[in-house]
Amino acid sequence: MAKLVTDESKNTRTHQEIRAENERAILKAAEAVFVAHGLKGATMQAIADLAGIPKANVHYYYQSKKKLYIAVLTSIVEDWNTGLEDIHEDSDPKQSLETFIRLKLDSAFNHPNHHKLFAVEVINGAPYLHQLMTTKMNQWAERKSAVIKSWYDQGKISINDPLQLLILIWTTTQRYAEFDTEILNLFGKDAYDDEDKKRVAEFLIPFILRGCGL
Amino acid sequence: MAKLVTDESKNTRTHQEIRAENERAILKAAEAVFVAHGLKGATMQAIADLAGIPKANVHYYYQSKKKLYIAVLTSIVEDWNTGLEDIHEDSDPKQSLETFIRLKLDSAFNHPNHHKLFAVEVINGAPYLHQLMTTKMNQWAERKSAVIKSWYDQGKISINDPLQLLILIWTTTQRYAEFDTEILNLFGKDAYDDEDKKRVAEFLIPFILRGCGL
DNA sequence: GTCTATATCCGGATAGAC
DNA sequence: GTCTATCCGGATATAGAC
Repeated sequence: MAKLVTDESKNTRTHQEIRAENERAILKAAEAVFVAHGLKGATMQAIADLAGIPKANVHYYYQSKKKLYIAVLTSIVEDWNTGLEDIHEDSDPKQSLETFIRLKLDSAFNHPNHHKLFAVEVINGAPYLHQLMTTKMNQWAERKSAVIKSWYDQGKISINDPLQLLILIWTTTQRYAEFDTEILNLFGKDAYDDEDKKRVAEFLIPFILRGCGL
Repeated sequence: MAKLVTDESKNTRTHQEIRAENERAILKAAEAVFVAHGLKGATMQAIADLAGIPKANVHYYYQSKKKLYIAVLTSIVEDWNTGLEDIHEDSDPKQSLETFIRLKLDSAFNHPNHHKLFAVEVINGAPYLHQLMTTKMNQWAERKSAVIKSWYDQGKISINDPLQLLILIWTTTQRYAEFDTEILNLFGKDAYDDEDKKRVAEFLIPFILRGCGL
């Protein structure tokens, strides 16, 4: 009896684990294939092959290519608006901004595919993202803008257009992910090494702080 | 006799005009459809419809979708590396950079589709652009880097990583084209008006100049 | 849950009449 | 040069055996 229960729960657990594992593998593979070929250009076969799973099973887990695509987007966007979380009117702008920039750079260097997928989606007019996150992002930007604005009012910073500062920081950091091919080419490298990452941070942070009059 | 010649040349000219006109219409339509749906996602039917031309005729002028895509890319890349043309060791950095930024912003606001197409192409690893322009771009960047470096050596500017400065200027200006949907959303607008363009320039130029220590 | 075989559709490209 | 009708490959999605 006890044995039976143990077996059952073990089977169930194994089952769930297999499912979770397969879903993870598919999502990861899909991410890469979507980045490389776009939504239409990606084939379920290529995704299945890369995940090491039969094509039919990919359809079993995610019913259609569109649903799979949206699942990928969703998983990416979840940790999107992190950073700059705990800043207030009385935070130190210099410290806050530096932390934020470092966070964004880490994200760019660690998950280039996420940023690429996101960028292409936005460039194409964000047909799938729009309902998913536009309002959330607007609210986030507005809250942060308000804080930066208050810094300005206190004379802590010489930027009175916070929105554009946010855009600039997003852009300059994410670019190292989106355009990695091109930038690595200019750097004469095959991949970013620690030196490169350090070099980027050491250029970008003082530059932006100076731009802010800090 | 004179009449005949006139007629002939008139016919010929009309013919050529029709061809030129059709090619232009197709290129323009293709640009829009490729931007909205990507290379694979774009259909020849959609391009033909937008151009107001039967699908078979699109194939008549450009034999395949790939050739059409490359034609579009080529037409875009031609005026790409303009700007910052006439700068030398003894130019004024402040003046040169401001001019360059304004040029890039004009380009971004006037030809957003060009920048979007270019960006997607680069994000996807630039499969078609690479042979077309990588070396040209590297050489351009290297020449300009040398000039900026000489400004640094003369103490005119406090940037000693010229490549990253160039990347930053490219990025921050082009972004207003690539992400126009998102940015307009943040601005609460449907399209950039002259106010917006002015606002962007008046944020970006002083910011970057301050960043350069100018 | 897994996987093979297949139905079904869509889109690029062409043939051939005008 | 223009346009209709059609071919055909390739990809999504599913049916159904295991």
